[in-house]
Amino acid sequence: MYERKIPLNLNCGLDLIGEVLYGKWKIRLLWFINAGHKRPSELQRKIPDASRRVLNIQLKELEKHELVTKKIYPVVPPKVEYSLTDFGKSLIPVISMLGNWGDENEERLRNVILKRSESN
Amino acid sequence: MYERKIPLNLNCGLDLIGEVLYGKWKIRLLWFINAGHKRPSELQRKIPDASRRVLNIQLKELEKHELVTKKIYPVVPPKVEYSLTDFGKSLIPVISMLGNWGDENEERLRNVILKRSESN
DNA sequence: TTGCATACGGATAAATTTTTCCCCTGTTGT
DNA sequence: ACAACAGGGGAAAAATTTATCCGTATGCAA
Repeated sequence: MYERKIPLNLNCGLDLIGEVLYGKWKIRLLWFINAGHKRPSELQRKIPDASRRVLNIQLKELEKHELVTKKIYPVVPPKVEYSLTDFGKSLIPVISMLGNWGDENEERLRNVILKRSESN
Repeated sequence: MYERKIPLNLNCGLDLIGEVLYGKWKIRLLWFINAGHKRPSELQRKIPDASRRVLNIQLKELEKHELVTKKIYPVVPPKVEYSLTDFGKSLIPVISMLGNWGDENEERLRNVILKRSESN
C-alpha cells in the first residue's frame, strides 16, 4: 500500500467523512450496493469507466472503514457479495442529498463545468 | 491550466456535484466563507495546512462554477472579499449534512481510518 | 485441450492534484 | 531607499490516485 507522506487532517467531521468518501468511485459503489448490485462483476458493469482494479481497491477500503461487508461463497466459479453495514446504510441519506442537489441543478452545473474560463 | 486526458463523466447528479466539490479544500472554503471569513488572508489562517497557492486556485474554480463571487476593492493595500452566491448557499445544507454525519460518528471514524489493515 | 466466466492481486506507468519556490504589483511608514 | 502588507501567479517538483498489463486459480462447455 501507499505510505502517506503528508499527515492526515482529522480535525472535524468534514475531514472524517472526506476520508472515507474520497475516492473516485466510492460513493457510486455504496450507491449501487445499496441498490442491490452486490457482486463485483455487476458493479463493474454498472461503473464501466472504472478499471476493475480500482474497484477492488476501493471496495477493500470501504470494507476496512466498515461501510460494507464482503461475503465469499466457497463455490466455483467464485462468488462474492458485498452488502452495506448499518454504518454504511446511514450514509445513504447523505449520498441521496448529494445526488439530489446535483440532479436539481443539472443544467446549470453542466454549463459551468463545461464552460472554458478566460484562460484555458 | 491542466489539460485533461481522461474525459469527464457527467452522467448523473453525483458526477456533477463531485465535479464542483472535489478538491481537497473546496468544501472548507465554502464553509468558512459562509461563516463570514471572506478575505483570502483570513481563509489562509483558517486553513493553515493548505498552501496559499491552492487556495487561490480552488477559489478561482469555485468562482468559475458560480458558487462564490469575488469582489476586489480598489484600495491600498489591496482588499478582496469572497461571498457565496445563492447557488453556493444552496450547498450549505448539503455540507452541513456531511459535517454532521462526520461529527456524529467521530469516534468510530477515527478508529477505522487510523487502524492498519492486515496488509499495510 | 482450449476458451470462458469469476475473482484476486503485484508491478509499473500514467494522470491528476497539491506543494514548494520565487517573483511581481503599489502604497504607506520608517 | 527599503521593508511590510495584501493579493497574484508561473514553473517545476512532489505527492497521491487511478489505469494498464500481466499472471494466479477452478470447473465447465465446446
